[in-house]
Amino acid sequence: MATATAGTSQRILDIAERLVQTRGYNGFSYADIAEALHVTKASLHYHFPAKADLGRRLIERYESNFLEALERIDATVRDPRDKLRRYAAIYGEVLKDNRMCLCGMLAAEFGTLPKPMREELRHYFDANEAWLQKVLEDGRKAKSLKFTGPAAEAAQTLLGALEGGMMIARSYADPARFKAMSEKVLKDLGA
Amino acid sequence: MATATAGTSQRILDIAERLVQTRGYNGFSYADIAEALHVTKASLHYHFPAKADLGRRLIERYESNFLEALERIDATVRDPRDKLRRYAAIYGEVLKDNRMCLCGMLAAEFGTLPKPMREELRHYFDANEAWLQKVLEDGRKAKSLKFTGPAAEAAQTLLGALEGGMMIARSYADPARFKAMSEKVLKDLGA
DNA sequence: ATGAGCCTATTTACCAGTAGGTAAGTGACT
DNA sequence: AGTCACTTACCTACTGGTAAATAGGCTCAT
Repeated sequence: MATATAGTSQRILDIAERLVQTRGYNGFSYADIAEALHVTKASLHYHFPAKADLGRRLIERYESNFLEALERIDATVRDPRDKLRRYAAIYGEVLKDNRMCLCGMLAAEFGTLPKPMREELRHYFDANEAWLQKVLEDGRKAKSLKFTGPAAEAAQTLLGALEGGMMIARSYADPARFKAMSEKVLKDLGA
Repeated sequence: MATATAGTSQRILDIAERLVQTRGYNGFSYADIAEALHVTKASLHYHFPAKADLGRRLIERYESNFLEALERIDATVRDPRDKLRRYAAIYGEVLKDNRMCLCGMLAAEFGTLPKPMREELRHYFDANEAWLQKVLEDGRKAKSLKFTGPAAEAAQTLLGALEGGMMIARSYADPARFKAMSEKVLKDLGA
């Protein structure tokens, strides 16, 4: 069957990603993926021996895609205010088909996650905060953004606000709710 | 054996509450509670026939306790800035023994929750936002708090920021992280 | 005061369904 | 001949849930 394996692995990850984002890591099973993909459970174990392996790869891929998106922002936008708007827009897009940020979802389930997933998860948040911190510092220097205290703290606060806003908006199936709050947060930063 | 049933039900709720706050609704089972309480699973079903009943009561009790705490704040504190500080302090306390806000946790799992729990959950957030909105409006009138846009929006933003900040801080097992972000958010509001 | 009947809380003993996971085999391409 | 992708056929542990039995305390007519 040639090397459709790369393709299959990706499709497994696609389905698993959607399941985690909508139902959480403890809210889906291999059987759910098998059904959606029209294969047997055993076939999934060929690609990802244990659920923890699948979970780990899920975070790795998500972070990698996310960082690419941030690089595209850096490559196409100069104004720090616009960068923040683009950043928030990514979250807004995720929410549109009623998904939660993969890593925000996993953060809630942190207490039940296998250790490799925990570490990968922290790495995702660290990378996000580092990017935000730099944008915030650049914006402050250029006097286009304003905020109190250290940029690192502002970055953590912004990330927390977006993740939390997303989570609550999802309970109301109301992306507008998230949009309003994210725009307010950006406006208060000067964007 | 008298009516120790009220006592037993409360103890079941206490243990289940801790389990949901640390592991999530899909991350614990009746067997976990039975073990912690040294009774059989069947005994739990006597008090809460289905897991959904237990979940629903859990939210009801949590909200009721929370609203009582808010009433105590209203009864003892006058300055809106102090009210917000007390409000944030509640979240900080919850986080101390590595717990997530019960309802923030359930919001993440929203997609898998039975309908009665979903409705109860939204009610909790509505009540929180209503209280915050009033405090913010009072503070703005008294010129002790300042924020842009409608108070309702500021309330939603504040709630989202605290829930999200809590969730991420838990991934680092670092309450100080939450403290820093919540103090920053309050300071930016003038508190 | 006492025993019959009732209520409450709990246990024992189940059940069907699902969880994650494995071993051995099959068929196709290289 | 070997490897890759996959299936068939299992396994054990655990899930939420139920029916029936048991034990103690309460009430009330005799």
